[in-house]
Amino acid sequence: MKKVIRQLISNALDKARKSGELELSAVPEILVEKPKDEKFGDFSTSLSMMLAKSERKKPRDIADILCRHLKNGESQIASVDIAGPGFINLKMAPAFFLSRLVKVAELGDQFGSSDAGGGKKVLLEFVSANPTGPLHVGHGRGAAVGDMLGRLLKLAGYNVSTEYYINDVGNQMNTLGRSTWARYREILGIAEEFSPDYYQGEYIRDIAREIIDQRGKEFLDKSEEEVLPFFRQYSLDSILNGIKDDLSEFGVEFDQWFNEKSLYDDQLVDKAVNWLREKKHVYDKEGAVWLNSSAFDDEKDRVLIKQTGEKTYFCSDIAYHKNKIDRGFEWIVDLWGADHHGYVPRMNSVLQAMGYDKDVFKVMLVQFVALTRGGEKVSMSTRSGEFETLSDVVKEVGVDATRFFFLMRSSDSHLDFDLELAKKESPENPVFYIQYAHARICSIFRKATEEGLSLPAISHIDLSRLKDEEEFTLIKKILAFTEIVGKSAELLEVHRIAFYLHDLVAAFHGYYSRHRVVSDDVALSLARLFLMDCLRTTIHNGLSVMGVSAPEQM
RNA sequence: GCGCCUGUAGCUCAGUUGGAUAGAGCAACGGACUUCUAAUCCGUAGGUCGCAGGUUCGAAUCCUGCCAGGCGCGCCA
Repeated sequence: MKKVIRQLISNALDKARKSGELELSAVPEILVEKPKDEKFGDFSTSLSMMLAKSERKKPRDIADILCRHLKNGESQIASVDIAGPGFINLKMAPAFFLSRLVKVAELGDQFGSSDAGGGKKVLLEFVSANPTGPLHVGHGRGAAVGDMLGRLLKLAGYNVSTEYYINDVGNQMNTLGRSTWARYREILGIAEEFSPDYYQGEYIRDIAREIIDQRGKEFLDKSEEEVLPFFRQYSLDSILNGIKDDLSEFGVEFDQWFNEKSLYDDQLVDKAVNWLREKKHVYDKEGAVWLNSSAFDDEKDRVLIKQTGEKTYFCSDIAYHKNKIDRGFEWIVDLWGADHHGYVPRMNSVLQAMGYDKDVFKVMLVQFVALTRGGEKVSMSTRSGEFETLSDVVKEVGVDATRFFFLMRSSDSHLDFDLELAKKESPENPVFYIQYAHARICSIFRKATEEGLSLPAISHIDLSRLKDEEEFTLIKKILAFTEIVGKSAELLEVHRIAFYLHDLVAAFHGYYSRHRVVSDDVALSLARLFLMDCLRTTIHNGLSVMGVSAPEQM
């Protein structure tokens, strides 16, 4: 919508240039904004202030000239005012908004989409929780935010691919296998001390029981070396399948699952290290191999290959991110839990060492979730195994409320998640407020059908019957959706959509209580039904990008 | 000690990247159902934007220093 306004202003500039009133040797970017207060108009621009210097004219004089050309022969503009030092405030004609509203209905499910992203190839990596235990609520927030970001970026015209990185290499896999092996023996009657280094959760026992069900006691007499590969692999598969099930249940699907192991199988880790060595960013010291990350963002250099010859997690991460670039992605976005923020500078350093532009790589941190139940903190500790799993929360609260709660706050703000509140089907719970609006509109359409009214082709609807100020408030809010989506995608800020929807829906509820849509006046009813249809589409698409359902009845 | 995030109404949070009188929801109080869903609406009250300086026509927003909370500072993953 702002694009159209920019075009109008640009036309006015052309006219002013042709008439010789303005020189316009260099025209700055035309910034169009929405005034905070509606009484200033629908759009405003500070262009005349920006031009004042190069034109050597007073801002107000420039504004005068532009005003004249804006008004001249332009029926879409209702009025143009100059305010303050030289702000140009535009008020648009009703027809301007109505003609755009028609497009909302035409676009349907696609309303909100744009080419803001210009088809940029984005790799969005999120969750990537270690496959050593089930997902907890913290992962859940990352999953919800990442999944929504994926949808948002797609809608805003980015070519996005989502990926889960599986850390299936290293000591933790051995520890996992040993944990299951120990539980296996324990269940079969061999009492030994269960090491505090092992994974303590009850799910390890579940896996051990599965193995007993399927294979019986066949491993019991063998040595740990013999059985470990099996226990390691079985536990990994079992946990990973659980994670996949949990995510699927939560409405989160990935385009790719990427195994860390494949980096080693394909020699990519060695290649990446050698490549950086050739670039003089890798050196040997004290029997280890180091990256000179301190030459970039990092506070010190980091070890890639330990004295023991083992590679660090960081080392394969380098290969992984090089691989992302080699796959042709132009923007690499990682979503990490806030507890990993100390890792950001060294990863930034890696991409700089590789010689890539700073803004191809972006780490987005998702802050912690504090789970409460009726005001009381629910403890979370992976060690003790007493953590609240994502699956438990989803079972208790439902997918819609869980996702909405994860998505309604800025990601870099700590989240208080009250299970009791999320469960409530009452107005205190914001997700119901929005879903209810959708159901309410559907109910209006059911009523209309009862009265024998259904929406005809747009040519049979007289939209000029929409005259009420509240109706135009609604229309303007609907039309803002596409820009909100684009902005949220660009800034990677998912919470804007939840706030937008709440605001949109509040306007609807107010309208609903003061106006009847279906009345004896058939022409007016049809015009209002059309507006309601566009509103329903907007709410539906907004909830859809959040991965939250839009019920037709509640 | 160093680094990152946060600090805005009693509570939970927005605040369009420096703009016009700082906004929502919940909680509190008072109203509104003979009507398309009252899971709603309308109104009242609630503020030293953590504190102190600075930058300028203008600061919740930018800079500096403190204070408080969270998280992190491995040849772990």
